[in-house]
Amino acid sequence: MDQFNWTIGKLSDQTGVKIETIRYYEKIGLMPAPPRTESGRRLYDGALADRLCFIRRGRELGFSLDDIRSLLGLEDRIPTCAEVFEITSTHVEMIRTKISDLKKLERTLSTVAKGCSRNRTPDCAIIKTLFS
Amino acid sequence: MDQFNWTIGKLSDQTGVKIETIRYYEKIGLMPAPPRTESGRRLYDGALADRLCFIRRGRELGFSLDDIRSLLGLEDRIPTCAEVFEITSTHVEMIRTKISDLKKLERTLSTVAKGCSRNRTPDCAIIKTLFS
DNA sequence: CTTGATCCTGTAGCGACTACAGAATTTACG
DNA sequence: CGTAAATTCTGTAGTCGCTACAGGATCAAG
Repeated sequence: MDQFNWTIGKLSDQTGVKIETIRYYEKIGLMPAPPRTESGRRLYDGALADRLCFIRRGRELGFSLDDIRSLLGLEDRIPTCAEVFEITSTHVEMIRTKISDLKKLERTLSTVAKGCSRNRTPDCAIIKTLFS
Repeated sequence: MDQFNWTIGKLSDQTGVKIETIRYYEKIGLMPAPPRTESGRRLYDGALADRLCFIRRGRELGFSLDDIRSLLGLEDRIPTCAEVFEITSTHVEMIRTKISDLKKLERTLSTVAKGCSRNRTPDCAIIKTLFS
């Protein structure tokens, strides 16, 4: 079962990662160049599928491809557990900052929108706020 | 005071929008092409400064440049108040969705990170989660 | 044997800028 | 007045993480 007998299409179906994206990951070095058939088609095995899932999960959790590169140990060496924790907590910190920024935005925009009369004139309180 | 006597640098300082960004806004049609000096340097007046501030405020509130284009009435016609409200509330909805997505992420990542021993081995619970 | 599905490479596009290079001009200082 | 530094100009390429082609080759099913 760990033989190279999946085409890129099957790998894509299995993992939910689009074909173009898989090729893109190969191009930027996140996925290794797999063996090919005589005619040049890529062939994948279970280990490569696992790796692709890892990348997908990382992306779902909002890690950048550079983060994932580090987590995979592609930079210089395999990261220690402490280093992994560091990457993760920096990322969580970024997410928290983003959440609080967006909350501020939401509050401001909700307030601004409340002043709007929603009629058919171009005389709009929202526009006025943006201009002042 | 509404004469064209600000250079792009002064406009940039006044509004906090970088010079390159101002030129970019002109290129994509968000800012009109201003008059120039004999030697070809751009000259701005108060109205153009107001417009640039409008764009900056819109960006600060997270509107896309396309949203701002509509709000400015550059598409086909000047939007009614109701249309402005529509753009704004769609935007608020997007922000709320983003916030809830990020909160989910944060919860997941925090949980994942708790399992980490933070030591010097590469045997990491976070990595294991990403692989499973 | 043909048709349609899949695959290949390579390039260009998205959004919203940012960062140069290399030239011209303007301003400030001595 | 001369020169050096600051500012501006155009144009192009890079960022991130893909996505969407074009144009061709190959494979599988009926």
